[in-house]
Amino acid sequence: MTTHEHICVSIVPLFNHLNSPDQKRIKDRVISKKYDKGEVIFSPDSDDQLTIVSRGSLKIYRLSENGKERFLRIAKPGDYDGESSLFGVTNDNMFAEALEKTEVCFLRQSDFQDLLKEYPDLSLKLLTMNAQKSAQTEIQTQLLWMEKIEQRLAFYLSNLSYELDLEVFELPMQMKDIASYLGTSPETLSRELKRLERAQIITRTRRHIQILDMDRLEKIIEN
Amino acid sequence: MTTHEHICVSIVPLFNHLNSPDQKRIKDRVISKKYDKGEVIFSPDSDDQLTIVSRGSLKIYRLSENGKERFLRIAKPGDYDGESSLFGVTNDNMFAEALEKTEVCFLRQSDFQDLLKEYPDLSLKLLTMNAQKSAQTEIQTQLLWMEKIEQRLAFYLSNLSYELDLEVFELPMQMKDIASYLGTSPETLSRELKRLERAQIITRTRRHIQILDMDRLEKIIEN
DNA sequence: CGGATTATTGAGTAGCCTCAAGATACGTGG
DNA sequence: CCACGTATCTTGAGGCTACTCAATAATCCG
Repeated sequence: MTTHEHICVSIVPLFNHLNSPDQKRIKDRVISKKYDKGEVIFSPDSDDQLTIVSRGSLKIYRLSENGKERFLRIAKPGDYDGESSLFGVTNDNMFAEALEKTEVCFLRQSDFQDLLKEYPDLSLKLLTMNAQKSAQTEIQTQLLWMEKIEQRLAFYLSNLSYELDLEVFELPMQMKDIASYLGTSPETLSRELKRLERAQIITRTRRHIQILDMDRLEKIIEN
Repeated sequence: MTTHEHICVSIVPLFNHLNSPDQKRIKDRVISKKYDKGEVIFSPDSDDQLTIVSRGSLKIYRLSENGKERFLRIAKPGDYDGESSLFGVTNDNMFAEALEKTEVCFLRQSDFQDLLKEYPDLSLKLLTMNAQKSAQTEIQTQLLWMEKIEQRLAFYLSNLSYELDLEVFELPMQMKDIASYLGTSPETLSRELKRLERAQIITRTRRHIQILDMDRLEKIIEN
C-alpha cells in the first residue's frame, strides 16, 4: 500500500509546493502508519524523526517533573513535529497520542537532512512554518505568564473567538485538557467558567460557549 | 566608519562561515549602531528588521497585559532577534534594551529575505540557530509550568550549574531580573534562596552561589 | 560620599490546589 | 437501543503557597 505515502506528501504544506517528480522522490523516503485512538505515536524513547500528520489528529503533550500531563497542542493534518531534533535539540520529553483514527508519515532524520540540501526552498518553507509554530507556542507562554487563572481563561476564550471569528463556538477539547492547557485544575476551571456565567460575560451549555460581553472579557485579561 | 559593520558580519555565527567576498556583500547591506546602557534598541513600534548583537549585551523582555516587565533572556554578541517577523509572525510586544554600551547591527527585512535566496546555506544555519533559540525558550516554558517557585529556582540553579559545568558560580543578573525570569517577585526569590541556604543545599554571598548538595537540589525539582 | 536603586524581612491576605463526594456524560456490550 | 460501568465534570471545605504592601538594610554608581 504505497497510496498512503502519496497522500501524505501531496497533502502536507511542507512538500505540496514541489512539483510532481520532486514529490515522488520524497514519497520514496517516507513511511506511513495508521494508529487507533489512544495509541502513542512518539515518545522520548522513539527514534528522532520528522512526524507529519496526514489524517486525523494528535495530542502533543509533555510529562512534567512530578508526572502530570501537560497539554501542549493538537496537531491536525499538515502539522508536523520532531524537526528540532534535526538541529541538535533533543526531544526531551514530548509525547504524541492519537485522538482518533490517525494516519501519520515518518521521515528519517538523515533523509530529511538530505532533502533540505537538495531542495533549498524546503528550508525557507520550514523556516516559515517554524515561525508560525513558535507563534503558537508563544500564545501558550503568554498564558502561563498570567498569574490569575481568570485571566488565562479569558485570554483563551477571547483567542478562540478571534480565530474562529465567531462569538458562539464549541470548545475544541475536554474540560480536563483545557485545564491542563491553561495550567490549572479541572476544578478551578469549572469554577472560573461559572464565575464568567454569573457575571453574564458568557453562557455555556456543556462545551457550547457564547460570548455575551467581549469588552468585559478582554478587560479581565488586563487584570 | 564602516569598520564596525565589518566586525559585525565577521563575528556573527549566522554569517561568519561565509567566505570574504560573500561577507563583503552582506556588509554592504548592514547598518551598525551604538547604544548606551538603558537605551531601547527595539520595541513593538520599531520597523521589522533583523537585529544582531556585535558587542555588549541586550535585555530582551515583554510587557505583560498588566504592564509588568517579563524578562525573557539576555542577548550576547552573536545572538540575534527579529527573524520571525520575516516569516509573517508579528513581533507583538518584544522589547530590547542595552544592558551596557552595546553595538548592534540591523539588516532590513527585505535585504535579509534576498540574502536567504542567494545563500541557501544561510537558511540551514538559521534553522539550526532557531532550534537552539527555541531550546532556550523551551527551558523557560518548562520553568513556568512548575507551580512551586522553589521548584523553579532549583531548576534554574541546577541548569546554570550544568551549563557552566561548575558548582560555584555567579548569578548572571540582578535578583529582580531573576525573579522576573522565574515568574515571581523579588521578595519570594529572596525567601526561597534563604530557604535553600538554611537547608544547607547552597551557600550564597551576594550573587556568588555554591551548590553544596546537587542531589537534594534536583529532588526539589521533582517536587 | 550621598542619592537612588535594589535586596531583605515581616505581616496579612487572596487565590488556587488538594481531597472528597456527588452529578452528569460517555461509550460499550448485551 | 437501552442499561450499566466508567470517566469526566461539578461543588464544597480546608490548607498552603506566594503575592502585596510596607519598612529597613544593603549596594550601586556617579
